[in-house]
Amino acid sequence: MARAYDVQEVERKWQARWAAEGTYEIDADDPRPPRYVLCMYPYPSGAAHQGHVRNYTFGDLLVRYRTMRGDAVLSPFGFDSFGLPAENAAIRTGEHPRTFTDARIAELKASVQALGAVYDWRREIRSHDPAYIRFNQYIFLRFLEAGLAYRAEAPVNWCPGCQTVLANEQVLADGTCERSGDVVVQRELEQWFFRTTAYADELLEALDGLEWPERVKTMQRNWIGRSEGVEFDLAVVGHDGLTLRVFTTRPDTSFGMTYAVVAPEHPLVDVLTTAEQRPVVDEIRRAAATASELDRTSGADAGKRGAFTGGHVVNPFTREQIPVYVADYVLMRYGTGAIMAVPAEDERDWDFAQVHGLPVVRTTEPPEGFEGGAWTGDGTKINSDFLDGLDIAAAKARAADWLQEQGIGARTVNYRLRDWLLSRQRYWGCPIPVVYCSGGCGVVGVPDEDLPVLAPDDVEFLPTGESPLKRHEGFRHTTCPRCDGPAERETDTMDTFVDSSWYFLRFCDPWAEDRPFDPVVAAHYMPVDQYIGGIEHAILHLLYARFYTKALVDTGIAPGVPREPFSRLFTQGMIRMDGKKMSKSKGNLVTPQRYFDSVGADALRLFHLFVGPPADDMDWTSQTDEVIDGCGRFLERVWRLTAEATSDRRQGEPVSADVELQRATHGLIAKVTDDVERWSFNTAVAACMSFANQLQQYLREAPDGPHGPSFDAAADALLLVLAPMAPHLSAEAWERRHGAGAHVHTRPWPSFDPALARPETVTMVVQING
RNA sequence: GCCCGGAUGGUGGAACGGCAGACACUGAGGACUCAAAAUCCUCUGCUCGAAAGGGCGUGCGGGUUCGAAUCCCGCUCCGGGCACCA
Repeated sequence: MARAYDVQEVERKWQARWAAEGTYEIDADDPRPPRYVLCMYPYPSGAAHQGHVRNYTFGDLLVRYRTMRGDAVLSPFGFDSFGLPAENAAIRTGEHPRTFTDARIAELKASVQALGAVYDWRREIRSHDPAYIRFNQYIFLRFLEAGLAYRAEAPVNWCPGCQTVLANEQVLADGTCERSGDVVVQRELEQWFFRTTAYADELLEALDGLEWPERVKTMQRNWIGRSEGVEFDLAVVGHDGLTLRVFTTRPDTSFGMTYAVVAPEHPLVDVLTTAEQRPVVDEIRRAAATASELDRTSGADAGKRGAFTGGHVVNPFTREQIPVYVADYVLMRYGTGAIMAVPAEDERDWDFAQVHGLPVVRTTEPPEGFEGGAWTGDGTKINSDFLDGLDIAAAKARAADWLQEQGIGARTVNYRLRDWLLSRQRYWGCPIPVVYCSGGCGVVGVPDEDLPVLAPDDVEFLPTGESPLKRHEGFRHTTCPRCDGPAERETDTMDTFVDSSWYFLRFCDPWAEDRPFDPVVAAHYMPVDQYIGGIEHAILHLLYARFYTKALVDTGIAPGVPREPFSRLFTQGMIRMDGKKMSKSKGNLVTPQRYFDSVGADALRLFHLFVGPPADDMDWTSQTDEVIDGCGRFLERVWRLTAEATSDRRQGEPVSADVELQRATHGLIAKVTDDVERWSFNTAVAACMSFANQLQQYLREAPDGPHGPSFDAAADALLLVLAPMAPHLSAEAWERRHGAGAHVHTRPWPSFDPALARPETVTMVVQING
């Protein structure tokens, strides 16, 4: 293809100039208003893929646009550089995770720079830098002191493939590991937790004030899963003073409680079980103990496996004795591990009652003609003594009051959200900075002045599943900071989601040496005005980062910093190929480099902007290359158009064709400004193409040649609005028009006259009879 | 099962309740050229028609409205999230 200009040469030139001039480096004393635009920092898996390109194209557009609008835009970049792939590579090849990771970072950084995305590289962060590790550990210790980090024995998700514990969030719905696909099993282990549940209410309520996609907010609400209800005691028949505590959100249905169910692990199972029922009950318990959560919750007979314990409790409302069952469908970890069963108003209870022949008493009048099983909708209370005639809401309140008056129950709130399990039995992560004193001091935090605790390099990477740290005697054996006696180091490392929970704060002040960041500086930039990333982080990362920011404020590390880190969130769509997500692991990557080498970065960027709405998923198809070529052709056309007619330009008063061009110019600025503000980048590009068509027609058809002032205004406006989208070409063409040293990216964003931006004539459509 | 989101030409997509299909890609024809590439110009929803012109069209069925791709009700299909959470 014959080239109008040397794309690669131009792109190299401007990338070098932006870096050399520090065009996008800003400091806290910058007089311009601060603005923080951030793309989620990437895991360095090697050269950039199209997902990165898409992400950074959007982010870079906003950085350059806001800069032209006169803001001091904080635009940092870093690498989420701890994680499993580097360690697995070490086990496979023997290469140390650090050298492996540094090489991947170099590749990714080079391709991000080749894209022409601009960052303040002075602020670069790598999670595995000792300076970052140090403050990661510093924060952990403050959380430990504040009771937000604690150690507990807990049933944990153990992935046999990864040989490590997984967070609840890392286990997929089908019970498999999100990374390896192995079936996750349950184990009891001593682990470190962050007390995320302490912030459950704030994490839920503060969502309302965030400009986030509604579906992300919904996902977080569901994940937190707040439900209001009551807990109350059921007297165990035959055991004076012994009670079984249940949780329900429907105390209004209590008169319909015809049996109770306890989880197989419930501590009262032994007491409740009679000799004659023991064999069946033991069988249920054995099955539950060995099966994974997956097995317990799926399969043909799933859900309705259970057995009568032989024991009874008293329904305090009816004063009747009801049987107690043990069943899989009640979970020990939620509520009290025991439920009151109301088959008439709960579908699971209904199903179970059908299988086990248990009685049904309706307490809510179903609508006329209702023929289903459980009725869970609204209606008038019946068969419920003092609740009769009330609606559900009133009956709930009345029943809760009654339980409180009787002294056997209280209103409570339950959450689906659990504390964040952060221990990982891996090497390539941030060491948890505590020691276990053999002398009796117990768990002791490493003193601040001894931070960072760094993992030693001389370890062996073996596929044993154990962390190499556990077998490194020099690392493991240490002295207790408190009594100087012998002690053992914690060998677990932190979940990498810890690293990504505060990096955006470190970016504000990455030079701080005595603390994670200066809170005054952080408060200057925070919150992030626009956060951009993939929808796959809708729950995990975004919830953890929100928790962390609040906890940092409350532990005195970040006083004055806003409690919500990301005021606006944009989640871009996924890139699919052949119906699958495009990813390295699926082996269907189309690397950006081949486009940098052919049509250039600007054309690829323009393609990603043009192809469709940024939030939508996009399919990479056989046609895609043609569209990318089309974007390249458009940019060459802009290059030729803006160079047009340097001599014998007509001066003086504009004629009607010139005025029409002027109107189109103002219309272009108005349209692109509006489109960029509302993230409608595809129509912004379309408007530029449309305008180029019109400009070309003007050059062809204008009487006596183009009118100098009108043409100049049009060409300049086109380059200015294209500058955030195709930064290299715009800069080069601008310099050609305005002389060496001229720089489009330091120009102010063009303004428009609203009166001129409207077309002069409108077609009036008259419709008759519809 | 529950909760979101989506469905518009051959393709990606556009359209504050007001000319459906902007802008592209593909395709067809033409100009330039010895020829090709590049570039430029014209056409390109389906359908009837030689043309002028007509009919039909935004997943399906209803409704509101002078007017619906857009709002409401009921479906179908596709994508995503959650899933014994009491």
